[in-house]
Amino acid sequence: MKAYDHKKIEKKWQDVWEKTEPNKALTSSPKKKFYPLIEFPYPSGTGLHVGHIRSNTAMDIIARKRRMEGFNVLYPIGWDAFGLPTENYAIKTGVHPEIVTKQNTDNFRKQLKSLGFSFDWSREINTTDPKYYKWTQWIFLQFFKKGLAYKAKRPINWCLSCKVGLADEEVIDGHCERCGGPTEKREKEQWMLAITKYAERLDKDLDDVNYLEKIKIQQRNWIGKSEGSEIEFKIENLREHSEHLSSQGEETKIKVFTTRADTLFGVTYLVIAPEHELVKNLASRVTNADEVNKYIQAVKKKTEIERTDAGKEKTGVELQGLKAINPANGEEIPVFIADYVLAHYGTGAIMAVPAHDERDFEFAKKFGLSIKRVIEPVYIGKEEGAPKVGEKFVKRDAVCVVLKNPKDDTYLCNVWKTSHMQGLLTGGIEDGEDVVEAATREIKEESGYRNVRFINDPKWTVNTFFYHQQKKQNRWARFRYLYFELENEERDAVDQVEAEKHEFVWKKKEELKDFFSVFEGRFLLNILDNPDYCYLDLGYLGNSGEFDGLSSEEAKNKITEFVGGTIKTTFKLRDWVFSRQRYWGEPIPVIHCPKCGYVPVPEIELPVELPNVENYTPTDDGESPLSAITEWVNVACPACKGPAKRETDTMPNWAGSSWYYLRYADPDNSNEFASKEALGYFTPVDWYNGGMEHTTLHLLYSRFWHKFLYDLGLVPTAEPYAKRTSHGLILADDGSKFSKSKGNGVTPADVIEPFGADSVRLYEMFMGPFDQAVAWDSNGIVGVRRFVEKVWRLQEKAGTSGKEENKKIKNLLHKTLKKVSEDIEEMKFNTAISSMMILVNELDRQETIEEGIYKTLLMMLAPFTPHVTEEIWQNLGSEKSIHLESWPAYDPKLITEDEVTIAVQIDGKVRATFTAQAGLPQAEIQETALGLEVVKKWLPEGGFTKVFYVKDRLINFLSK
RNA sequence: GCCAGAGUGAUGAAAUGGUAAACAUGCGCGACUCAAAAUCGCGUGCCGAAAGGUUUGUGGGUUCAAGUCCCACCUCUGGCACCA
Repeated sequence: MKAYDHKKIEKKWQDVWEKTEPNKALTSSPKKKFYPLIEFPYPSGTGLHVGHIRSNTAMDIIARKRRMEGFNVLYPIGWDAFGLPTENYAIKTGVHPEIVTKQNTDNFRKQLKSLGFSFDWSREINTTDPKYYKWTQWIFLQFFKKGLAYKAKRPINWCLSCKVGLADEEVIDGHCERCGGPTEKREKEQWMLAITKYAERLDKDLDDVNYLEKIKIQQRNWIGKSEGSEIEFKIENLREHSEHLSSQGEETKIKVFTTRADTLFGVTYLVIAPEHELVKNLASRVTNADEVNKYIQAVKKKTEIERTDAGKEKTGVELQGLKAINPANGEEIPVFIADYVLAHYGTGAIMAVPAHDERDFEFAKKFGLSIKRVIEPVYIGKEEGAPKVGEKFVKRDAVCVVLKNPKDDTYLCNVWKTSHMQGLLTGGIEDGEDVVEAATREIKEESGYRNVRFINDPKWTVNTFFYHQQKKQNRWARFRYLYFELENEERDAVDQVEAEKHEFVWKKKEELKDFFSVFEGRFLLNILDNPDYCYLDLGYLGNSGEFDGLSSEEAKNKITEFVGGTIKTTFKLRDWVFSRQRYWGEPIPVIHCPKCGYVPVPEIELPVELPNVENYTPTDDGESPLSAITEWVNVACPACKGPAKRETDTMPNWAGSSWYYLRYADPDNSNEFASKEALGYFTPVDWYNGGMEHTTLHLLYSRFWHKFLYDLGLVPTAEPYAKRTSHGLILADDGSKFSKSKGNGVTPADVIEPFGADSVRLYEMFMGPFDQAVAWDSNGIVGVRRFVEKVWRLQEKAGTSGKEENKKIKNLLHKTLKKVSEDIEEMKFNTAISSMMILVNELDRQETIEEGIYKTLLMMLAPFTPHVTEEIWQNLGSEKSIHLESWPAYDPKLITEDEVTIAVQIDGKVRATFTAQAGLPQAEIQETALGLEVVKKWLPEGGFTKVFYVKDRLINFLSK
């Protein structure tokens, strides 16, 4: 037998596959389709990353398994090739980005092919190909025609040293991604896409897709749906002031958004964002206009870093001469502008409730504004519902009693449980006392028990329970929960309570379930009087007129109705800034005519191709380099034929990737982005794997585009991806992220060369759980390489005919088959591989191996290591490719064990094990177990009180 | 601060509530060899000569039985962050 020569074998089969194109998906096929997708790579100059290999291999294994299962699989590949690094390279070297892109994609293609991925190369796409971006532009025009693409003045990030407009993603902590210099916000007209119009559906439709839960959660957080109320406040001039300005006595209204309409009676001032339009109107009516304008200017000057600094103090200015009227109670309250209120969220103005909102609280403390408490943690208006002194109640499975402290009229709860008792320390610790002493004293005083004694065991003494940490502002009181034991006669009493406890738990659990929260609320009342305390949770209303006693939830609706407000849903999601003042992107196909406004380029003229420029650097005024090409910019208006100018902004690199999965269905279509038939057959994507870093941008953007196309009747499904999973990052061997500057990366070629693509693929699947980050460890690859060699060497033992059936091996084979089949579906590749290793180790110990068994092993291994399995397959004399074989099914009859190991436990400790025939009844197992010497030793006289038997697994005897 | 996830040998890691550490790396010993590599075999959580004890971030709880379930705390990673 020849030695395993991975270079020769891999080259050989890659050449064969290049010619035979075995992975071409058929556009029409009677077979069921399967569409797995990876995020198409950005062809960077540094080449393929080991991270690409990890996610590509995972989906490759799934794609290959599906083919063997009889599916018509579309596993496509392409290039997301617009983007900054290529453009920056062009700026530096003057080489056209198109040429750079060509070089990079050639390099990537070669590297991907060297790993044996089963991509359908005939459908390769490239976002920078005019034939492709024609349709990106076309889709943009559909947005434009529906009014979902619009121009608006928006602040953009401006790098002071590069003199370049940057996207949000290109700014890291207020600094330019390229040069590291500081950035600031500048106002600029930008193209926007109205993704917020789809916010509701983007949120709701997550219910219908099979995404990993954490992906759904992140998307939901990003969309930030929140339900609340909009309420109007009248703004009036102060009396003495309005006499002065009699003509300006008109009434203005400020609309605020709040999720806590229940706190309306606690509003003690209003705040408007400094950028709010209303501020300009009001400015003429205030008596301190100078001060106000100064503040507004100061806010504008702040950089992004200063404004978002977490720990910074609140600032603001009162609009003097004005008062707002609280619609709930008619009170006059002051109006402020402050930059802690965001102009773009809600209505840009808030009602401030310092007693129940931390930010308002902080602001009110600083400016000496009044703080009015209107939410109580417990309903204290009437007696029913509130716990009475001495009353018992149940929290989870413990019994509590409300006690009264005569000293300060506070409440105390004791919890009885088994033989010890837990209590809340309410009175604090006196000088010189330790916690235990203080608790002992308190429990004695409060409970009336005389013989309270703490168990003198570090395990039992002080335990934190109700331990609201002292926060920065020293806002929370601190409690400790203690365990202690009672002396004899009192323990009897406790035991009685214990008995009652079970009764409570089982009989009254339902009716008593809220009781503890009520108690907890009572307790909190004590610290509410603390001037440094701010209560944020829901509760019951007080100080709120006719609404007193209502729960927060009820009150939200009732109060909103009472003041004529409306229930409203808001989202954190903002419209998508869609222009870049850059060269290397899709030109936005719009013409600006002085007469007709923005006119779309007629569809027949698409694509609007990128013209050649001399210099790729953005201009000094932040315009795209395209703006310098006058012959390209100046065109006739498509509508009036008058002189007009092309839009010189380009699209962000998210544009081409928002719909690429649709193009794969029909990549060469020049009449439409993809035919209805092709889309109807292939979409939606069945399984999309990608990085978590794209959850809130790419994934959300492409769902938005897809829904828009769906509304136009152009795609058959409401969601683009039926299933989404994510892979973990590959970290450098020191656990840090790979980075070019550190030079701690691993170049794929460096490991493929010595170990082979099959081993590299296998290693990346074996190195750890697929969804977790793992550090690269070049030593680890040695193990899988040895495994591959072992599989190779088994050829020698295989094929011996006339061997008697080895039942044990068959059993192991089918168990492995089951495990591998199931693990692949759950992306548990590491355990799938380990189970194959176990099988191979066992086979290696055999003198000879049945060929059928060896072949089955090769088939289940084929998706992982396509080259070596194909080579062995051929060596065994098969004409047909192993990848065209059917995925082997396991036989459920063959995976049952006939012999099992029974563990014998005594009091839960394993004392012995023995093998027995599977499926024996308890009596027989018990007899065998009791006959063991070791068991006799641990169970003298064979005495045991109870026995537990888990079939075919263990038997547990309880002594005593 | 909020949301999510994770803490297990020297290392990457396994483990439907049922014998913790499978599989792999590393290390030690042995076989083969003039020798080395490769390969194969044995061993390898900790304490202990052994019997045995002990071990899954910490402290409790539930259970015949907890890495796994419940409560509290600590630490780390990722995301969001003045979102009213």
